[in-house]
Amino acid sequence: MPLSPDEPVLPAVVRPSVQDAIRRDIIAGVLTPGARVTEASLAQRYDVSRVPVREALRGLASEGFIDSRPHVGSRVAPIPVHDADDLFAVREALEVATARSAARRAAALYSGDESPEDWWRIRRQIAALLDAGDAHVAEGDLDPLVGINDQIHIAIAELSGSATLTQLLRQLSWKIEWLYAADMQSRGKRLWPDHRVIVGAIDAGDGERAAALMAAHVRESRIGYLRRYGVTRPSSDPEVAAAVRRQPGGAQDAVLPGADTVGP
Amino acid sequence: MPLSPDEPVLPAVVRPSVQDAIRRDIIAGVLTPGARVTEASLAQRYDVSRVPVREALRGLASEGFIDSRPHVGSRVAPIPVHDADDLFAVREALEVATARSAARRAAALYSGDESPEDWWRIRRQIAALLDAGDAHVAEGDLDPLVGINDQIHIAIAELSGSATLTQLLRQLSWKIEWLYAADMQSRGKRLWPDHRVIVGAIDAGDGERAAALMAAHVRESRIGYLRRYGVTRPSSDPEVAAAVRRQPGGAQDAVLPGADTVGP
DNA sequence: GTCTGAGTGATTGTATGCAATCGTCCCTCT
DNA sequence: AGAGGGACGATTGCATACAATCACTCAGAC
Repeated sequence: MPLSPDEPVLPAVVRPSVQDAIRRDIIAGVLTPGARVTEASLAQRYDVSRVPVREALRGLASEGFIDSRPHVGSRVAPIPVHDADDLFAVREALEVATARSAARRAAALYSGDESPEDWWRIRRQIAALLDAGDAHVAEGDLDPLVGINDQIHIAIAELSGSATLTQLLRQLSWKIEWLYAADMQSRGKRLWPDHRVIVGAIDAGDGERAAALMAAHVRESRIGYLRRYGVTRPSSDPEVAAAVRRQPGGAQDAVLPGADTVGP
Repeated sequence: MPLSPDEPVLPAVVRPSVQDAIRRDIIAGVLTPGARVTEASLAQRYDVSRVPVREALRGLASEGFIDSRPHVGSRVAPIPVHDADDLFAVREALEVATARSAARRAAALYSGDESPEDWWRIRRQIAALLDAGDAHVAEGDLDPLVGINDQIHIAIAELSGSATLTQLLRQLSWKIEWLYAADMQSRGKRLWPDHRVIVGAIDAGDGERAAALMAAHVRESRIGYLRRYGVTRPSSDPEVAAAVRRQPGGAQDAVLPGADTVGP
């Protein structure tokens, strides 16, 4: 987190940290769908008692990251790949609403009707995020843009002054982030074995085959990138453009295989 | 709850009941926005320890019904009256998605591709809800229709097979129910003093004034009803129809005054 | 008179302990 | 050999206990 210089300092409480940490691990794929998560193991892992872990798990269950059955235990929920399109549609409705409300509030602010104390803080935060994004673009370092992008959208929601919409959008963003990460992982998993095959073709001295394999490999990676981060205009290669158009959602149906225990 | 005859019986756990009970009290207006809710008082009220109450409060906070500050306490959140339109817009996007997915799943079912075990259970549930609604309509007892309506929409979401969308829709429905209830309450509050004035006019023997007051009173109630439950076609009275059209949202900006403690 | 400061009561955050429940293994019976 | 049943281990659900923090009050100084 590159900013928040003057956030109101809240007392140190463990539960939100635990909840965030578990959510991060789920989104990052450290905890894979279907993995059993026991309160005791998580408590040991984060060096706290079971109580904050319990509450964190409850929260994550209500966010949809954890499936929990009474007296049985909790597992990481399956990735909602089927809902990808729907989640995007709902997010669109949400973002339209927050943007409109934020603009209306800005207009009311300029006309002097109201001046909430949070407004300028969030506004400064957005400015900082924009600057940070520009800096990364200038350096050609595009990876952080995804996160910054999400943060800006959340900040706009906060600017709208609607806690309800902000809350919903935040939950939705986490889910979509999860989808992206899972897509990236499974894509990487699918692309990885190619390397050995390509090297094998090189070893065998089959130049044409190695070239064809490498071409397919790079092309799939390119299509995946375009699908993931969007395109301002269709790819110059008509075949790639068609492939990108073919599955706009980007997430396939595969669910990552889940280990049954939490690794130490 | 008039149905769910063959639901899978889950072991008795206190926390969900507590959470539902508190949410019900908030929506029903027993706990008004701004009211302080301490864990101890709620624990005493529902005769459980603080732990399930804590977890219920956490859940309600993530649902947006409770505002909680560390080491300070929890209060009932303000009613999101400003977000009414936005919430309806988001719900529309959600319901469109669930209906489409449910229909697609039905098509896949009929073509024999898959036959999930839950499908028929939920389908029977919807049938029962429709029958119950018809029965109430036949008896002219329209009050329960609001709840049945919500249940049908949730059931359709469950039919879509998407836990994510169902969860979001459920949260949104609770919020909208809250808005309706608050609107009804404040409307009732506004209409109530009329009675005394009308009776006063009657006592004074001012027939014309009593008639005019009663006409205004009944008319406002009628407009409120039409605004709340919608109209299939514009009201026959053009003036009423215009008034109904005037504020389609229905919820005004007033926030119910909150008592500072939970009554015994 | 107003402001600063410590003290106190109340409330939450976390830890630990115990009972209830579930899944599973193994034994027994058919 | 397969099915049914009982006991055990593991895990969660809840209650209680203690520590940490905050809001508020009241005394005292400027």
